[in-house]
Amino acid sequence: MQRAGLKRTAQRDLIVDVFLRTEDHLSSEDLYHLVKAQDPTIGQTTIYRTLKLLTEAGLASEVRLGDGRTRYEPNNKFPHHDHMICTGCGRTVEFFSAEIKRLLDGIAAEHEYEPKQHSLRIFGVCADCRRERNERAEIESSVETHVHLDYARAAK
Amino acid sequence: MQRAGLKRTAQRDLIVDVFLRTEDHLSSEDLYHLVKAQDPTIGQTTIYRTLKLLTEAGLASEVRLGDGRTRYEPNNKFPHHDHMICTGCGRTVEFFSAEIKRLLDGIAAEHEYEPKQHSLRIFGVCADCRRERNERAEIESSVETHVHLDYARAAK
DNA sequence: CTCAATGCAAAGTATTTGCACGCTC
DNA sequence: GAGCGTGCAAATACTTTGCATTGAG
Repeated sequence: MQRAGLKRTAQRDLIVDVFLRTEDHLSSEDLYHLVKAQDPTIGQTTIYRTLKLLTEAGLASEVRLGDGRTRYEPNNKFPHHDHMICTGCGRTVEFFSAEIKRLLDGIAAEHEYEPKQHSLRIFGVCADCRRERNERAEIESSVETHVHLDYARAAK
Repeated sequence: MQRAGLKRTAQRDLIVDVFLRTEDHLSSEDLYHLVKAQDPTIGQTTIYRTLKLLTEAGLASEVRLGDGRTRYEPNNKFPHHDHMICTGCGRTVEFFSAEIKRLLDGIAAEHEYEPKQHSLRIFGVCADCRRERNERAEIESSVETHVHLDYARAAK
């Protein structure tokens, strides 16, 4: 599986095993905690190094969702997809559009670039967060109204 | 120009002036050096803070080109565009596709997201770097050939 | 037995924050 | 004059690196 001059160790087995099972976009730290639950002696560094190796080997992909950290997803599930990220709750939707891919390849060809990879993220507000936002706006505006009523004269 | 409770200072004037003139994607540090050339007393922190303000005010956009740092571009030139980045030399091509935008909006609508922004980057190898890479490959293969010829027997 | 892998601590990098002072408004 | 803006140093957050030890091949 990862034979390319690489050694197989108990740590790597465990990390890869845990990692490939996940559906989420794990940060190195997330994975560290998950793995540590099964082997408390594991070190952060090993996780970082293993994720890097997996990425280089094409088994994992780096994903940046907007918080500072690098997240990873296993490549064994879907071949490629992009992400739509809710800026309210962080929820992500994965999507793939062959049509977009085609357009991107066209753009690359136009400028004589050999496309290797792309990163496409849509940032927006999901339905739930929109609803929540509207509710909050209602509450706030009613509060403001009260304030105006109570202190309008005092303010002047 | 930046009246929204913000004060106008000599530092901000200078930073904004230098920044809006540039065509490049400047990192905070890049801009720091450029500004420092004209006012050696300026501090890094002020650059960070001003770029953040400009971004919040919609006058600048953050761009991540793949090296660790956050880069910025003025918004006064082109309304919106995406980037294609050469992984060899870092050269970038800016492009915009209304068709892609349309597709993205469709995807967002499909999942009931209200799209706010997107980030689209194509990573690839530009024509120059491809040429250079090929030339290097030729040299290396000829070197290898020599080695084989000279040491083939010794190696066995 | 050799050299890659590990874990710890320390170092790096990029950015942010606390704070005293100075300058706009 | 009040409070935002500035510059410095220190703090933070994430990731990488140096090094001695362990373990796989």
